[in-house]
Amino acid sequence: MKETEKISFMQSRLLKWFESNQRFFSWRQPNLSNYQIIISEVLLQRTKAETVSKLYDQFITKYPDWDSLHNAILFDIETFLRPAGLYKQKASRLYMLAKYMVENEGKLPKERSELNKLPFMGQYIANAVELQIFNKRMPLLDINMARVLERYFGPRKLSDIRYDPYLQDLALKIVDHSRSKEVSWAILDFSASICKKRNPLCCSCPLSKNCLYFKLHSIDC
DNA sequence: AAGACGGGGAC
DNA sequence: GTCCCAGTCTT
Repeated sequence: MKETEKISFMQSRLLKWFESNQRFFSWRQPNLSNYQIIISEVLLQRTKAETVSKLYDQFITKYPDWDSLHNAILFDIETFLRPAGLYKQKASRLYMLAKYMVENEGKLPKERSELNKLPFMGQYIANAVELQIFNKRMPLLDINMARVLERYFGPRKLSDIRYDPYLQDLALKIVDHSRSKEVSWAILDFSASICKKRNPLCCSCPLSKNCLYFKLHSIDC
């Protein structure tokens, strides 16, 4: 089977699966502010989406925009974020981002090279900004999307996702679709409930027919 | 390339 | 008790 066929099979099956299995989060609603989108992505780092969902709405109510965050006391932000884990880092990152955004009158640079210069703007969040704010077909490539792609297509060569050209290329191809955002969300939701790190549910998987991991492990359903 | 950051939920 | 989670920066 050609790679392009394998890719379109994955896209269509995942989008179909997503229709009836998607998770609903506040940060996926339409018409969010840039602030709301970026806050969600920082809070989600290395943290389960379900955990973030418990405090995200309250956070946005308490700190509705960059100004309010910039005027807040760092310790208070830390305290609020404590249940989410990595709270000192997240509080500090949000505070620094707020400082940058206030100083730049709330404007985000459109050039990727300039975007990368923002404090704590790593590859993942920069992709998320381009996808959700600038409507570009960029992947939400985290360890979960990486795992799904690697099981289906085969493992990467380098340990660091960001520097593996094979994985980067695959991720770009899989989200090169008119419903790019939904493809990324579908993969994330799919990775959380079916293609889990531990005990993946291969016998309930709509991709197993073409999945390399499924073949290699001779899974019998 | 490896370490640090981290509480909470799943198993 | 152990593993894992919409990463990123520092050493």
